[in-house]
Amino acid sequence: MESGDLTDASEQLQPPRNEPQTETELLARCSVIAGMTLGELAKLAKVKIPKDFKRHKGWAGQLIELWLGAEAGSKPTQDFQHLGIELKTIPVDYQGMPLETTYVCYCPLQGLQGLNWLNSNVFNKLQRVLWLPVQGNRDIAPADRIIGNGFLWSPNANQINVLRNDWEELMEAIVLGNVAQITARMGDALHLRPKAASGQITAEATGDSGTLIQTRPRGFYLRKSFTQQILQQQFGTF
DNA sequence: CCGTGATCATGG
DNA sequence: CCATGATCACGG
Repeated sequence: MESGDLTDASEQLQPPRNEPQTETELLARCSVIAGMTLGELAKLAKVKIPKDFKRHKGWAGQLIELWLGAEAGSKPTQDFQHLGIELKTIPVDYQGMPLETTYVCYCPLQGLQGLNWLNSNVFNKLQRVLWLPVQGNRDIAPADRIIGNGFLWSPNANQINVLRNDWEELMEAIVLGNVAQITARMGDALHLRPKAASGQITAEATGDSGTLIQTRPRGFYLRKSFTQQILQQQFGTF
Protein backbone atom coordinates (compact mmCIF):
# COMPACT_ATOMS: atom_id res chain seq x y z
CA MET A 1 0.00 0.00 0.00
CA GLU A 2 1.39 3.37 -0.99
CA SER A 3 1.61 6.04 1.63
CA GLY A 4 -1.42 8.29 1.51
CA ASP A 5 -3.81 5.51 0.58
CA LEU A 6 -6.68 4.95 2.99
CA THR A 7 -4.85 6.62 5.84
CA ASP A 8 -7.13 9.62 6.25
CA ALA A 9 -7.40 10.10 10.00
CA SER A 10 -11.09 10.88 9.64
CA GLU A 11 -11.61 7.31 8.45
CA GLN A 12 -10.11 5.88 11.63
CA LEU A 13 -12.42 4.79 14.38
CA GLN A 14 -11.63 6.76 17.53
CA PRO A 15 -12.79 6.61 21.14
CA PRO A 16 -15.60 9.07 21.88
CA ARG A 17 -14.51 12.38 23.36
CA ASN A 18 -17.53 12.81 25.63
CA GLU A 19 -19.71 10.73 27.85
CA PRO A 20 -22.85 9.37 26.19
CA GLN A 21 -25.83 11.68 26.58
CA THR A 22 -28.45 8.95 26.39
CA GLU A 23 -28.86 5.27 27.06
CA THR A 24 -29.33 4.76 23.32
CA GLU A 25 -26.02 6.43 22.60
CA LEU A 26 -24.30 4.29 25.21
CA LEU A 27 -25.70 1.09 23.70
CA ALA A 28 -24.69 2.27 20.23
CA ARG A 29 -21.11 2.62 21.46
CA CYS A 30 -21.31 -0.96 22.75
CA SER A 31 -22.41 -2.12 19.32
CA VAL A 32 -19.42 -0.43 17.72
CA ILE A 33 -16.91 -2.34 19.83
CA ALA A 34 -18.76 -5.68 19.99
CA GLY A 35 -16.80 -8.30 18.08
CA MET A 36 -13.61 -6.29 18.12
CA THR A 37 -10.53 -7.33 20.07
CA LEU A 38 -8.90 -5.50 22.93
CA GLY A 39 -5.82 -5.20 20.73
CA GLU A 40 -7.74 -3.43 17.96
CA LEU A 41 -9.30 -1.01 20.42
CA ALA A 42 -5.97 -0.34 22.08
CA LYS A 43 -4.19 0.29 18.79
CA LEU A 44 -6.87 2.72 17.57
CA ALA A 45 -6.71 4.54 20.90
CA LYS A 46 -2.90 4.46 20.92
CA VAL A 47 -2.81 2.58 24.19
CA LYS A 48 0.04 0.19 24.98
CA ILE A 49 -1.03 -3.45 25.17
CA PRO A 50 0.27 -5.56 28.08
CA LYS A 51 1.47 -9.11 27.45
CA ASP A 52 -0.55 -10.33 30.39
CA PHE A 53 -2.49 -8.83 33.26
CA LYS A 54 -0.15 -9.75 36.10
CA ARG A 55 0.64 -6.08 36.60
CA HIS A 56 -2.21 -4.61 34.60
CA LYS A 57 -5.27 -6.07 36.25
CA GLY A 58 -7.66 -3.27 35.44
CA TRP A 59 -6.43 -2.64 31.91
CA ALA A 60 -9.33 -4.15 29.99
CA GLY A 61 -11.90 -2.37 32.11
CA GLN A 62 -10.20 0.97 31.67
CA LEU A 63 -9.89 0.50 27.90
CA ILE A 64 -13.61 -0.25 27.72
CA GLU A 65 -14.35 2.85 29.82
CA LEU A 66 -12.41 4.89 27.30
CA TRP A 67 -14.38 3.50 24.38
CA LEU A 68 -17.74 3.99 26.03
CA GLY A 69 -16.90 7.47 27.23
CA ALA A 70 -16.92 6.83 30.95
CA GLU A 71 -14.92 9.23 33.05
CA ALA A 72 -11.82 7.68 34.57
CA GLY A 73 -11.25 8.09 38.25
CA SER A 74 -12.27 6.40 41.45
CA LYS A 75 -15.53 8.02 42.42
CA PRO A 76 -17.81 5.86 44.61
CA THR A 77 -20.68 6.47 42.18
CA GLN A 78 -22.12 4.94 39.03
CA ASP A 79 -19.92 5.22 35.95
CA PHE A 80 -22.66 7.03 34.05
CA GLN A 81 -24.29 8.87 36.90
CA HIS A 82 -26.50 11.04 34.68
CA LEU A 83 -27.90 7.87 33.11
CA GLY A 84 -28.07 5.94 36.38
CA ILE A 85 -25.91 3.19 34.92
CA GLU A 86 -22.90 1.31 36.30
CA LEU A 87 -20.48 -0.31 33.85
CA LYS A 88 -19.05 -3.75 34.55
CA THR A 89 -16.83 -5.62 32.16
CA ILE A 90 -16.88 -9.31 32.96
CA PRO A 91 -14.29 -11.85 31.87
CA VAL A 92 -15.89 -14.96 30.38
CA ASP A 93 -14.63 -18.33 29.17
CA TYR A 94 -15.33 -20.03 25.83
CA GLN A 95 -18.78 -21.03 27.07
CA GLY A 96 -19.59 -17.51 28.15
CA MET A 97 -19.30 -18.35 31.85
CA PRO A 98 -17.80 -15.83 34.29
CA LEU A 99 -14.13 -16.42 35.08
CA GLU A 100 -13.95 -14.06 38.04
CA THR A 101 -16.10 -12.59 40.75
CA THR A 102 -17.25 -9.03 40.14
CA TYR A 103 -16.14 -6.17 42.36
CA VAL A 104 -19.04 -3.95 43.36
CA CYS A 105 -17.74 -1.32 45.73
CA TYR A 106 -15.81 -0.55 48.84
CA CYS A 107 -17.38 -1.58 52.14
CA PRO A 108 -17.77 1.11 54.78
CA LEU A 109 -16.61 -0.06 58.20
CA GLN A 110 -17.29 3.10 60.21
CA GLY A 111 -19.94 5.79 60.35
CA LEU A 112 -22.75 3.37 59.62
CA GLN A 113 -25.56 5.21 61.41
CA GLY A 114 -28.48 5.72 59.07
CA LEU A 115 -27.09 3.35 56.45
CA ASN A 116 -29.63 0.97 55.00
CA TRP A 117 -30.01 -1.16 51.91
CA LEU A 118 -31.82 1.46 49.85
CA ASN A 119 -29.26 4.18 50.46
CA SER A 120 -26.29 1.83 50.25
CA ASN A 121 -23.59 2.07 47.63
CA VAL A 122 -24.21 -1.57 46.71
CA PHE A 123 -27.85 -0.97 45.85
CA ASN A 124 -27.05 2.25 44.02
CA LYS A 125 -24.50 0.54 41.81
CA LEU A 126 -26.48 -2.61 41.11
CA GLN A 127 -29.80 -0.94 40.31
CA ARG A 128 -28.84 -0.74 36.67
CA VAL A 129 -25.70 -2.28 35.21
CA LEU A 130 -24.28 -2.34 31.71
CA TRP A 131 -22.66 -5.79 31.57
CA LEU A 132 -19.99 -6.16 28.92
CA PRO A 133 -18.54 -9.66 28.52
CA VAL A 134 -14.95 -9.94 27.34
CA GLN A 135 -13.02 -13.13 26.64
CA GLY A 136 -10.83 -13.78 29.63
CA ASN A 137 -9.13 -17.13 29.21
CA ARG A 138 -5.46 -16.87 30.00
CA ASP A 139 -4.60 -18.85 26.87
CA ILE A 140 -5.85 -15.91 24.80
CA ALA A 141 -3.39 -13.03 24.73
CA PRO A 142 -4.92 -9.76 25.98
CA ALA A 143 -4.63 -8.28 22.49
CA ASP A 144 -6.67 -11.12 20.98
CA ARG A 145 -9.53 -11.14 23.46
CA ILE A 146 -12.87 -10.39 21.82
CA ILE A 147 -15.48 -7.99 23.18
CA GLY A 148 -18.96 -9.44 23.53
CA ASN A 149 -22.42 -7.91 23.37
CA GLY A 150 -23.09 -5.50 26.20
CA PHE A 151 -26.55 -5.37 27.73
CA LEU A 152 -28.41 -3.45 30.38
CA TRP A 153 -29.62 -5.31 33.42
CA SER A 154 -31.58 -4.51 36.54
CA PRO A 155 -32.06 -7.01 39.33
CA ASN A 156 -35.49 -8.66 39.46
CA ALA A 157 -37.44 -8.91 42.70
CA ASN A 158 -35.87 -12.22 43.66
CA GLN A 159 -32.36 -11.04 42.90
CA ILE A 160 -32.92 -7.90 44.94
CA ASN A 161 -34.06 -10.01 47.88
CA VAL A 162 -30.96 -12.17 47.74
CA LEU A 163 -28.68 -9.17 47.48
CA ARG A 164 -30.44 -7.30 50.26
CA ASN A 165 -30.33 -10.30 52.59
CA ASP A 166 -26.61 -10.75 52.00
CA TRP A 167 -25.89 -7.07 52.42
CA GLU A 168 -27.91 -6.81 55.64
CA GLU A 169 -26.28 -9.91 57.11
CA LEU A 170 -22.80 -8.62 56.35
CA MET A 171 -23.44 -5.07 57.50
CA GLU A 172 -25.09 -6.26 60.68
CA ALA A 173 -21.99 -8.27 61.51
CA ILE A 174 -19.86 -5.18 60.90
CA VAL A 175 -22.08 -2.95 63.05
CA LEU A 176 -21.95 -5.52 65.84
CA GLY A 177 -18.16 -5.46 65.82
CA ASN A 178 -17.69 -8.81 64.11
CA VAL A 179 -15.95 -7.77 60.91
CA ALA A 180 -12.92 -9.85 61.85
CA GLN A 181 -15.10 -12.95 61.87
CA ILE A 182 -16.52 -12.38 58.39
CA THR A 183 -15.13 -14.61 55.66
CA ALA A 184 -15.86 -14.73 51.94
CA ARG A 185 -17.96 -17.84 52.59
CA MET A 186 -20.78 -15.69 53.93
CA GLY A 187 -23.37 -14.44 51.46
CA ASP A 188 -25.25 -16.30 48.73
CA ALA A 189 -24.72 -13.76 45.93
CA LEU A 190 -22.81 -10.91 47.53
CA HIS A 191 -19.79 -11.50 49.68
CA LEU A 192 -17.01 -9.56 51.36
CA ARG A 193 -13.29 -9.88 50.70
CA PRO A 194 -10.11 -7.95 51.43
CA LYS A 195 -9.64 -5.05 49.05
CA ALA A 196 -6.32 -3.27 49.31
CA ALA A 197 -2.93 -2.85 47.71
CA SER A 198 -1.46 -5.29 50.22
CA GLY A 199 -2.23 -7.22 53.36
CA GLN A 200 -0.41 -4.55 55.36
CA ILE A 201 -2.96 -1.85 54.64
CA THR A 202 -5.36 -1.26 57.52
CA ALA A 203 -8.64 0.48 58.14
CA GLU A 204 -10.45 1.28 61.37
CA ALA A 205 -13.46 -0.74 62.39
CA THR A 206 -15.47 -1.69 65.44
CA GLY A 207 -14.31 -4.79 67.28
CA ASP A 208 -15.38 -6.75 70.36
CA SER A 209 -17.31 -4.71 72.89
CA GLY A 210 -17.18 -1.64 70.72
CA THR A 211 -13.42 -1.28 70.81
CA LEU A 212 -11.61 0.33 67.91
CA ILE A 213 -9.66 -2.20 65.86
CA GLN A 214 -7.50 -2.20 62.75
CA THR A 215 -8.55 -4.58 60.02
CA ARG A 216 -8.00 -5.09 56.32
CA PRO A 217 -10.17 -2.88 54.10
CA ARG A 218 -12.99 -4.88 52.50
CA GLY A 219 -14.92 -4.76 49.28
CA PHE A 220 -18.22 -6.24 48.15
CA TYR A 221 -18.06 -8.75 45.31
CA LEU A 222 -20.67 -10.68 43.32
CA ARG A 223 -20.17 -14.45 43.23
CA LYS A 224 -19.69 -16.11 39.86
CA SER A 225 -22.86 -18.14 40.39
CA PHE A 226 -24.86 -14.90 40.53
CA THR A 227 -23.34 -13.20 37.49
CA GLN A 228 -23.63 -16.47 35.62
CA GLN A 229 -27.40 -16.34 36.11
CA ILE A 230 -27.46 -12.80 34.76
CA LEU A 231 -25.58 -13.87 31.64
CA GLN A 232 -27.87 -16.86 31.20
CA GLN A 233 -30.94 -14.64 31.50
CA GLN A 234 -29.60 -12.56 28.68
CA PHE A 235 -28.03 -15.06 26.34
CA GLY A 236 -29.90 -18.28 27.18
CA THR A 237 -28.74 -21.48 28.81
CA PHE A 238 -25.41 -22.99 27.98
C1' DC B 1 -10.05 -27.66 40.43
C1' DC B 2 -11.79 -23.60 42.36
C1' DG B 3 -12.84 -19.98 45.58
C1' DT B 4 -10.77 -17.19 48.97
C1' DG B 5 -7.56 -14.17 50.34
C1' DA B 6 -3.87 -11.36 48.36
C1' DT B 7 -2.23 -8.30 45.19
C1' DC B 8 -1.24 -4.67 41.23
C1' DA B 9 -1.92 0.05 38.89
C1' DT B 10 -3.87 4.52 39.05
C1' DG B 11 -6.07 9.04 40.59
C1' DG B 12 -7.34 11.94 44.15
C1' DC C 1 -5.43 5.99 52.79
C1' DC C 2 -9.78 5.46 49.91
C1' DA C 3 -11.76 3.83 45.96
C1' DT C 4 -11.70 2.77 41.20
C1' DG C 5 -10.37 -0.81 37.49
C1' DA C 6 -9.80 -5.91 38.41
C1' DT C 7 -6.75 -10.65 38.14
C1' DC C 8 -3.42 -13.51 40.51
C1' DA C 9 -2.16 -17.61 42.88
C1' DC C 10 -2.13 -20.72 46.64
C1' DG C 11 -4.32 -23.87 49.81
C1' DG C 12 -8.28 -26.72 50.91
